[in-house]
Amino acid sequence: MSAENHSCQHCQSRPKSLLCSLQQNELDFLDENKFVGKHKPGQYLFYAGNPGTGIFCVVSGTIKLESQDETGKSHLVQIFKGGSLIGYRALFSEEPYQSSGIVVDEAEICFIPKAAILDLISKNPDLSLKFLMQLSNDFRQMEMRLQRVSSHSAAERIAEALLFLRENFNDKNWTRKEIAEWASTTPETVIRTLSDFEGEGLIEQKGRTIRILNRAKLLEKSKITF
Amino acid sequence: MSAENHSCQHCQSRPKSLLCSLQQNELDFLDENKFVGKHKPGQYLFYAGNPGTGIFCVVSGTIKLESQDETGKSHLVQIFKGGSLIGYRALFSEEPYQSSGIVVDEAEICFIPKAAILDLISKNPDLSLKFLMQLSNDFRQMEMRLQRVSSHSAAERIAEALLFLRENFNDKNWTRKEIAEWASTTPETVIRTLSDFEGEGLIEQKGRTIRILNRAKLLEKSKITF
DNA sequence: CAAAAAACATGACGGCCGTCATGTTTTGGA
DNA sequence: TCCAAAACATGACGGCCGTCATGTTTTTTG
Repeated sequence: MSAENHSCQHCQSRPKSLLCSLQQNELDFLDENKFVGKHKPGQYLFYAGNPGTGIFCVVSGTIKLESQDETGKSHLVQIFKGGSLIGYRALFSEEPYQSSGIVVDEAEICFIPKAAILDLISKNPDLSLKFLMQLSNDFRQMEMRLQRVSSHSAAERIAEALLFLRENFNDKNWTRKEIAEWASTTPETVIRTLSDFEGEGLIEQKGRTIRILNRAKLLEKSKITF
Repeated sequence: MSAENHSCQHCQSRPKSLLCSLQQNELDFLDENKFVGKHKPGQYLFYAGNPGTGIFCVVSGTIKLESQDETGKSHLVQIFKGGSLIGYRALFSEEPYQSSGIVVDEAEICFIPKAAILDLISKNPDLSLKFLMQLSNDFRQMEMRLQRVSSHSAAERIAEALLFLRENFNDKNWTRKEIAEWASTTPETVIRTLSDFEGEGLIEQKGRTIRILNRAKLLEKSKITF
């Protein structure tokens, strides 16, 4: 632990981050103000309903943004990995968190207090443009998901979920429940559909692990157009 | 027409706009760079797939943002009225428009070219913060819609659509098809559900016009929690 | 390592709601 | 004003998929 270097400059995820192009003095400023922490699966970074007090900068690991409807059913809103920033929306909108941030795979995360990040932005207009770009892309993702859930079948959405989760989070064994929460369906439907896919030779299931055998066919089935 | 004053300073919708707090010299700059236009219902402001060349500032009227899935089915993404800005996402993300902007009710709209608005933002950091807030709120709206469509019944979503469309666009007679596109369902289901609502005394239909008789009950039925 | 908990799996049932078809009413433009 | 087009309306049908129930397997934890 003591041998690890926690400076932003040497952060393994900096090249993938919005903060990749900061100057040396800005990185130093972050180093002085951030809080580094390791987090275990299941741990909550923040809870829906609480006010935002800063942003989380993911160094490594996987985090999910989960919200619950009034019946208690969970929905997977977004998933983050190394290089992602989390919690900037609550910061900018001055509204409480809409969803909870939950650690999925052991994660190392830096917390940057609200004042520090706002200070940084105020002195670096380029940074706010990057956040604007990020938010615009976030919105587009949600727009596409909304369209999918209202016009694609459960099987199509599950095919898409398999590809998305595998593509972006290769190492993680997602549960049927998590796949369902991403695809806006139920664990039972996921299980049945995975059996179908296996019967068609698209995937292979071994316990919890899903191996994709025919990516092209699965992509076709997902009705995703790039 | 010639008697109308098109200066931003006297714009009827400026108090409701993101641009409300601009300085006089900034307003003058907009006046010099903007293009004012009147638009009839059905007219396209821009088409999905085209690159963004600026933003649209709604003075009056109603605009809808509509996208189509691969089967040709339309989805209502957002609706705008006086004071709204349209098209900033394509500007910030450098991606083509994801949806088309279509005039619903006769509208007066100013077009601000990309270079002008970016110039304004670069000289006014406060403005980018306002866009960040706007985008954060946009995202939250989509997040809530996604959750609704995956856990609420068609009737619940239609009740919500009635309230939303009436609340925000009081003067407009929305068609059953538009209500369906907002509620992520079909015109037939909307028609049947409206009959049910009428039977329950929640609304009254007279031709195309829908009068809300029992707002409280409708709100309860929509399962919306404020 | 054993017990408990979580995840996986399968079957049965049924209702919501999308689709198609057909007819009526309303709207809007020449 | 009249006609075509769009919107509204209603019925029948059926399949998707959510729900519940029950049992097995895997994973976690003390």
